[in-house]
Amino acid sequence: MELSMEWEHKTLISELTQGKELAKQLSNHLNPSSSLEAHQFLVDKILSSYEKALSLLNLGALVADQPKPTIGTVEPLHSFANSSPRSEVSDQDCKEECNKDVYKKRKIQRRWTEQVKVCSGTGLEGPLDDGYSWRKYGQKDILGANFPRGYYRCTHRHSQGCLATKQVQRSDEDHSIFEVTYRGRHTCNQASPSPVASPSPKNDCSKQSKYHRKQQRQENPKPTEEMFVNFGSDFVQVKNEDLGSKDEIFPSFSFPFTSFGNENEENNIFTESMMENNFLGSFSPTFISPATSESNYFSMSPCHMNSFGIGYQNVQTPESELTTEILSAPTSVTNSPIGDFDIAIDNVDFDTTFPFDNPDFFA
DNA sequence: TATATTTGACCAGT
DNA sequence: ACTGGTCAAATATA
Repeated sequence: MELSMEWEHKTLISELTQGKELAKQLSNHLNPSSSLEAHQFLVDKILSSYEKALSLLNLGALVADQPKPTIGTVEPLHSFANSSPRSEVSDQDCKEECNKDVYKKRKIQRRWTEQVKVCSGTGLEGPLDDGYSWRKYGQKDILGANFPRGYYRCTHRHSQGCLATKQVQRSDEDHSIFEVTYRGRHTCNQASPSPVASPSPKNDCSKQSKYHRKQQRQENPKPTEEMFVNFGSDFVQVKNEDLGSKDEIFPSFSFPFTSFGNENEENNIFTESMMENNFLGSFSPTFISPATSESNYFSMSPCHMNSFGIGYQNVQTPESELTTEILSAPTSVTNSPIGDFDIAIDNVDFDTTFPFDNPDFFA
């Protein structure tokens, strides 16, 4: 799909450009007055950028295995110009081919899980809202599970060919926990995530909110995940379940829900532009503090965070699941689809005491 | 009328 | 044969 390819291209350029800019910054910091931490951080950032750029270049084979959407076409990094045009395939063949791709997708698509705890009594009930616009396309009773599993795909699957899907499974042990498994990245051009606390009328997810209200009006809603929407005081656990690669360990992590309640980005430590520069890519999970009841440390468009999806399959967690502790999060706000974070965090470590609030550093 | 959900059927993997 | 994931027709809702 053009969007995917365009994104890869842009990301590649972005990484290389960032590497160049960081090298410049490092050059400017090469004086005795500059801290060693700043030097090391810049070096790490530069290395990270180039590693990711190289990862993208090496992605060809993986991308080629990406599922072809039922609607639209997928154009991997390398050309398939020599292959037979799809128009020569009969409808039946096409359907079979597409179905094969669908099942093939299950094995190769990167996948990660969030364990979302929903505290009852918050008065906030309804469907899970992670900022994206999802459309339910199926529900299955899972063997050994007391609750059915809901299958969701991006609302823009057809309009924009976005292949992101998620599964929502209510935990048997703790009914207040929902295991949300995300697959694929969003290639759609959704607006900023719908802040549950303060929804934006321009948001693409407004339709979703409409249906949330519908659910909330039900007198006896089914005891499924649909009953819950806002995580008044919740936490989320992220497990990287990517099965695609065995190269490098990719740490999973947990952190509390933070919110988009305050849409004034000036009040946020991280601005969207910083995110666009993959600033988060250098964060150690330990930097993420649970004590964020006021500050919105992570206020960004999921479309940006998400931009590091499939492109980094080669740096994903191996099959073994990495589980992190669940952090309590007495935040007063809700969250972004942080499942995308796992791909943004690489193995670059740095001193968490680094002065991020130094405005000069990000100049 | 458009768009979402529901749900039985279908398919591939094991 | 069983199971999980997806499709698509039927249905619901604004």
